[in-house]
Amino acid sequence: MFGFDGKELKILLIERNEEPFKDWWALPGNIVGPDESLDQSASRILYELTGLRGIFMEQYYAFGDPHRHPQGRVITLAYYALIRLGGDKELRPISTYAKRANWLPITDLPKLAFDHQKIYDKGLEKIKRRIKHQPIAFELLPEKFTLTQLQHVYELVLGKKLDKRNFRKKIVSFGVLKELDEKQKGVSYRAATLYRFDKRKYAKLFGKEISF
Amino acid sequence: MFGFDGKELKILLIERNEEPFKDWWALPGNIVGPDESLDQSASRILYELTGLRGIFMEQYYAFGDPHRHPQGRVITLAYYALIRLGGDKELRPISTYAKRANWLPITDLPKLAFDHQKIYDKGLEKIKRRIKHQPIAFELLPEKFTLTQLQHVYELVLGKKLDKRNFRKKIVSFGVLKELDEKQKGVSYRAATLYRFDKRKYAKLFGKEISF
DNA sequence: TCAAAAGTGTTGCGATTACACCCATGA
DNA sequence: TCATGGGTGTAATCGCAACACTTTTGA
Repeated sequence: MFGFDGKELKILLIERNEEPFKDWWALPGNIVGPDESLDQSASRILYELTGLRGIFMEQYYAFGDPHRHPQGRVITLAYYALIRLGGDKELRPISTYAKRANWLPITDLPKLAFDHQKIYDKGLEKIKRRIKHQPIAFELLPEKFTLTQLQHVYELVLGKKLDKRNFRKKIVSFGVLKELDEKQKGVSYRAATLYRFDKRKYAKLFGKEISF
Repeated sequence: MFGFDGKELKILLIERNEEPFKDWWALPGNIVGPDESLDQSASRILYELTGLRGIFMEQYYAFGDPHRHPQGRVITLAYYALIRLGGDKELRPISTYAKRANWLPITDLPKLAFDHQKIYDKGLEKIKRRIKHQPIAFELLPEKFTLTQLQHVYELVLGKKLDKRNFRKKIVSFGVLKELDEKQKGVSYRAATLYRFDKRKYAKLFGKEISF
């Protein structure tokens, strides 16, 4: 679960309460129910941990080394999720099977239990590729956002600085943003125009390649 | 399993011998062994069906709808494989659990059992994306090949015609092909120069984006 | 000599990059 | 009035697409 709070990209980690890897940080996960699809299962597990529904998720890889769990065979079907943090609704876990859960910035992650570092790496890699061709950045932003915020998301995910003017020209040229009549509020500098992602216009582009 | 025989792109299908979907064509598959990694399992299953080892394979998606198999829960971890067909070594199945297995051209596929059409579609889609950025086309060709053969592979996978001059310019400009001193033999027209994929040069490009 | 595919360059256009200054706002 | 980020245009370069004819070979 990747979250963006307006400043940093973070992931949700849980501190394990049991052996093996007791007291280590780990990626959240759980067991697929007997009557769930994999997508449903991922949504349920996310919901139990955050209280959130309707979150964007995508399956990206299955990890199945026979020795990845010391106590027996576990195959993990990995999903990433993209979440707007720090908005109106705060996260309220429905259940936790761990000591605690914490959003930690990806720039400063602890050692992870099992092969979770590998799972995380592959997930981030997937998002990097996806964000260049699919409008997933908006999943990390509030419904109304400024172009600078959007650029910030791209920079954090891709791990590099982008040119402001070129970014704006390009992203606007895709024609999937709707400029609002509204301005940013509560900032002590010139207020930026707010934009909204226009799903209709995006749907019309279907089949065409967007490339960043 | 995608195969290329110099003319067509084909996939290996098996004709089922058991209910459900008796007599239907299905994608080959089998059960992950208790002590295998997923990659090992995929390689083994391919080997049992074709007698081939060292084939390029990549995992691409997990299918887990609870009702996809009428008799109980089955989660399929899908891999695609890329195979050069009709070369020196003929395929000799080590075992078959089906009536028969056949390479059928993807332009004319029968109805497939279970949700295998979906699995196939997603696999082809993955290959289409991959071939634009990774040198996987060479897995479908003999070690020495002509540029026209290479172009042919791209056209079949992408499902569209490409311009000969532009294709050659671009593919040569990547600098991952080694031009050999050898020419095609046994053709009744001007013999084409043979090329080889140069893994070393490709390794040096690492990190750089190739884009088709 | 015919058929079949090999091989080869140029031009126009659109996209991408690099780059710097003034503007609006609240503190 | 100062600090902070908002907002804007142009020129040079690069990459991509479109396009047709000559060459080689074996039958």
